[in-house]
Amino acid sequence: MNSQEKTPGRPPRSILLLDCDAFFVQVARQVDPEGAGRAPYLVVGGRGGRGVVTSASYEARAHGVRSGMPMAEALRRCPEALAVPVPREACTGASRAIRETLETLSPVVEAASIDEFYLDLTGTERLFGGAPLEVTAHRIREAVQKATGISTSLGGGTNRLVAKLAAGRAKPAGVHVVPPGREAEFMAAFPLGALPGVGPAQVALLEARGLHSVPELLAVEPEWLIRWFGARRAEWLRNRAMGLDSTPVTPDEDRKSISGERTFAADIPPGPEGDAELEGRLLELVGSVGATLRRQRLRARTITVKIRDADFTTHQRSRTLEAPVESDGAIDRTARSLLGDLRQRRRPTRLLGVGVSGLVTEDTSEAVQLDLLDALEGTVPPRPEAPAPESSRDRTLSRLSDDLRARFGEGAIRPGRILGDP
DNA sequence: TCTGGGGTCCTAGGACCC
DNA sequence: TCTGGGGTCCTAGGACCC
Repeated sequence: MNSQEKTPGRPPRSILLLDCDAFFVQVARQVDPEGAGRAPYLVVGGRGGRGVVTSASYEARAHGVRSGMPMAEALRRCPEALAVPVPREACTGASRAIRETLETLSPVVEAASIDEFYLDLTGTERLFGGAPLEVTAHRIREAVQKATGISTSLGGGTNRLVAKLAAGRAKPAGVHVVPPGREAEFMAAFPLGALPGVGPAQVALLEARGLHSVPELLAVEPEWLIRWFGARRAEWLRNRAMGLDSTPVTPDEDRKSISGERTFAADIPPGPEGDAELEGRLLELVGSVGATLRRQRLRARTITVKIRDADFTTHQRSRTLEAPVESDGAIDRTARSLLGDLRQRRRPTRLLGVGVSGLVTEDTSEAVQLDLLDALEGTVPPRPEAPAPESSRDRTLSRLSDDLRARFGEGAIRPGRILGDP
């Protein structure tokens, strides 16, 4: 598992994590310098009744505002704060610009999220004039600041885990590098809940055993950990606590799923009117997911519908089709059938979501289409309850509406079922 | 303090096949 | 059939991250 660090002869890796300081806040200020740019107390997130904070300025954080907090609570804690929505497109653009800058400086760049990037600089010392990792990190920080105007913090170490925790130590606008061999010492200061991958549920289990900090965990006999948490989890926990992590930094992999979801301003009650309303919302979500799917030249085999009840319990139903699909029509038919299944429970609905997974590229999916033809010809009988497969009319309709939207804007076509569709 | 929206990964059970 | 075991796919739920 952790052979990387232990293998003799292999030099320690040089890993950096670049993390943007209050990313959404910085971008909101760039987008609106006169308004958001002048508000020290700034909160970015969903406004309206049920929104939460996506990011808060450091000044607002000093008043106890945290991301994930309901917006109403944030404004109670910091009444003088200005609340603005997330500038989605500007954030995507800023993220892309940061990545492009990093790619000129590091051979391997992995985007861990919209505002976090891992760099593996192992073996590149000569490129940076033999400078220590810490000096290189400062140079990268300045380069990103200059190219994009975004302030970042960098953590460094011999692996991703240590780099990540070090970046937290570096914030804001700083650099913190843990030298090789000092990982265990560095880790000793952290509570277990600070370890990436240890969330509230794990913390509760650990605290039930009296374990709160890294040294406390390491003092426990490994056999006990195995008995309590199972072999896999126990080994994972001990490695984390010791600051060991052999996960490589890899350039970005393909997307595995695409989804969209919506929390309603008011819960949608059970009954025919609510069902009709939900089907309308479903079609909107299908439209946006479908458009993303086609823009990326992908098709999907599995459709998932998710519902959150008024009491916040969440249920999902999914179905995997014989052949991958790309059209709103085919996705919507399956999604509607799944939604009908979920609505059997007859509870008020707070949230509705649609996702597609089992993604394949258009060309890979042609082979599967041939299988479908076999199925239709009777070699393999299709499941009787399966919705009609995607027709060429479905595809043409979706590509046509993509075209119209591209030319005349998002409002050019309203989601609605076409006459004659089931 | 009533809790967004976009993802990834893991687990566990059942179906199905050899 | 008093019936084993492993591999793979699918589904539902949950933990976690930003």
